[in-house]
Amino acid sequence: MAHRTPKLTKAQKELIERFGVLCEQDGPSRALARVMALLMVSPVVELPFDDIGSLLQLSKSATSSALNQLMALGKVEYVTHPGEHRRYFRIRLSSWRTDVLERLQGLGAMAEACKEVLAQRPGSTPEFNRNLEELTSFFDHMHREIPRLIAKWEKGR
Amino acid sequence: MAHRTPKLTKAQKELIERFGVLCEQDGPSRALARVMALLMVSPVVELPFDDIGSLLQLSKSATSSALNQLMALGKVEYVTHPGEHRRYFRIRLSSWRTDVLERLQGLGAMAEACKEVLAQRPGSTPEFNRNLEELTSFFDHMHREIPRLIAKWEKGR
DNA sequence: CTTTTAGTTCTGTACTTGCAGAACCAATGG
DNA sequence: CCATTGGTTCTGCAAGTACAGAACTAAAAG
Repeated sequence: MAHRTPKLTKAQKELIERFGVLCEQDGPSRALARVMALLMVSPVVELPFDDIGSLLQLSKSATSSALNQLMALGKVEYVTHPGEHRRYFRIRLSSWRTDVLERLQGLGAMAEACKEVLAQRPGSTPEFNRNLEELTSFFDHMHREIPRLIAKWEKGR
Repeated sequence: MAHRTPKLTKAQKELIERFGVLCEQDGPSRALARVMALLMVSPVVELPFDDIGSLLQLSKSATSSALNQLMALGKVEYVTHPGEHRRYFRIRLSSWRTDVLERLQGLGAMAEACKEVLAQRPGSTPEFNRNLEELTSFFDHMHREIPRLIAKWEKGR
């Protein structure tokens, strides 16, 4: 099963860049984001180290650390093929779902912190306290309801 | 109406630091996050420039740029008092809600981008395409349903 | 007009990050 | 055994940020 480096069209390259920028918005740096984008767009879904580096014009060190960081984040995994030494990297689409979930876990932490702040606030600022209570209840509500939303989606398929 | 710089207890100072770290998680830098935290925790809800700087031990330049950035982000606003020159800064709790909303607007963008990727994928990777469709539908679902969730919360109060 | 108040802006520095390039290393092939 | 493949790790530099400190400014007070 010989591997051939995929050729990317102009449109695909451009899509990779745009998707990369989008990913970059929520955290990972340029190189990481572009690696993810490549693994989304490439017609071949499993790419070896060299192809990733050369298609994105990254040095070996950049490629290596990008892939390792992405694996540490659970964004990317690799597979091997019988009789072949090297690894083939591919994106873990499933991680997006758990990511969103974790992100919303953060809302819970925010709610807790707000409660703590509320607990020690003086009564001398009733309007502020009311607003803060409202906000806290908002965080709480979202944090409680979103798992249901996900469950609903899972049932719908 | 003379202003007195509020005294903060040890517990409050510590709470400010912890809340600051929490805020820091989702974007703004140390100084910004601590200013927000201070404006949450301080028993006096409106603080002038100097108090913010001195309570947090920030230089004037750091205080100035922090406040300006926070105002640009809509996180903080100021009010003035009749016969007083200086501004009193306070946190805009309401911005949190719109923030969460915007964040989830991002899910919509992600869904769109995924659709674009899907549209140009070859049929030769059916499993990947299926997973990507599933993910896209997840983003779409969340993006559609979350406004309802908010509406539901608003009705419940 | 001079001084004070309430900030802003500018300059410089220390720290952090993102990568390239080269050296390095471990496993396989000849 | 030596060479090649498939990476990793180590410098090192370029760029970006986060501030402190000092100089500056506009408005009000004296």
